[in-house]
Amino acid sequence: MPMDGASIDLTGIDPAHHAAVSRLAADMRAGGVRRDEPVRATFALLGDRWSTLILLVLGMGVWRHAELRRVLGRLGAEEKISQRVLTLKLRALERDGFVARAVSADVPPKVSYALAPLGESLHAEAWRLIGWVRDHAAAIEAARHAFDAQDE
Amino acid sequence: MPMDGASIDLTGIDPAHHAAVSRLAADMRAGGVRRDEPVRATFALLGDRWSTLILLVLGMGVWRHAELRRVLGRLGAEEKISQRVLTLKLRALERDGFVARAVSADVPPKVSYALAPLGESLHAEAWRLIGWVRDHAAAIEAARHAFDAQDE
DNA sequence: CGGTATCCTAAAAGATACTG
DNA sequence: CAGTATCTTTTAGGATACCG
Repeated sequence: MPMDGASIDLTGIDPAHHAAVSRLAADMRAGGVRRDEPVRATFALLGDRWSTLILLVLGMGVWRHAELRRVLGRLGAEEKISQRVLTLKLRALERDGFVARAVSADVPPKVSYALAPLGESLHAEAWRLIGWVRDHAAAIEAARHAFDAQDE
Repeated sequence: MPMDGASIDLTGIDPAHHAAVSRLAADMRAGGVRRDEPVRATFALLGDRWSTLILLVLGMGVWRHAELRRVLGRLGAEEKISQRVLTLKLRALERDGFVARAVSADVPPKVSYALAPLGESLHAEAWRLIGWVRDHAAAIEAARHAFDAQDE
């Protein structure tokens, strides 16, 4: 499988995007790339085990803390999120303007969470990613088996 | 800021998407949600510090291992990725069909990495996410300041 | 130069118990 | 029920050294 710069498959990448990418690539190779804030920010935002998942579920309506915790536990991975961590993540998401938190006047007070407008917007992106994986799950599975079968 | 089910801002969410989300939400609340494979798979795939970033850079061409490491170090966060981890992540991405690895016949052999077709496709999604964050960085920043300023 | 083996640390997350 | 305070565990990732 010979590889050279000219042989890259750019299927599905639109030209404007490709141009932007190429420019950045050139900068990178030249060593002149400044720490690109959006890139770093993106991964600081979503680089943990739960944040995107929380955003995803909150995108489905208004949730009480406990209810949200139960659902995340079922969705997430094998594990459940701990009460502490859920509170932590919600705080962080609220701080960044993604999540809205409302406390009722009841005794004991009821606390509800939903997406703030900024969160709604990001939610669409997250959902797209889920869609992509759903659509390509079979291909990924196949690649995995092929890789495991023979030693390259 | 009162919140009830009817008041959610669904700006920018298309109706079909919204319907799908609502159905899933209903399942969730009913407790009947099976562990939704695509969702979990997505986060297993991209839920770490480097994979998406690696995908992003690989989308810009063909890279040697060392060169890739340098660039990632500049882009990533403050830190550089260790040689071990880069190899680990590249292996995993190769296994899933995202990355192609080529070894030349030279002595010593040169190893090059690029995106496989499946990776090209995912790359577009990753890039979109970067774009989203770039476009909303100011809003996030503002929310953060507002949150920090007064104690809610 | 790319890869691997070892060891080690730091950060994230879990468990538990307690408060209003 | 939501939140917080401790304490402990896990583990992903870093440092280092060595091999082909």
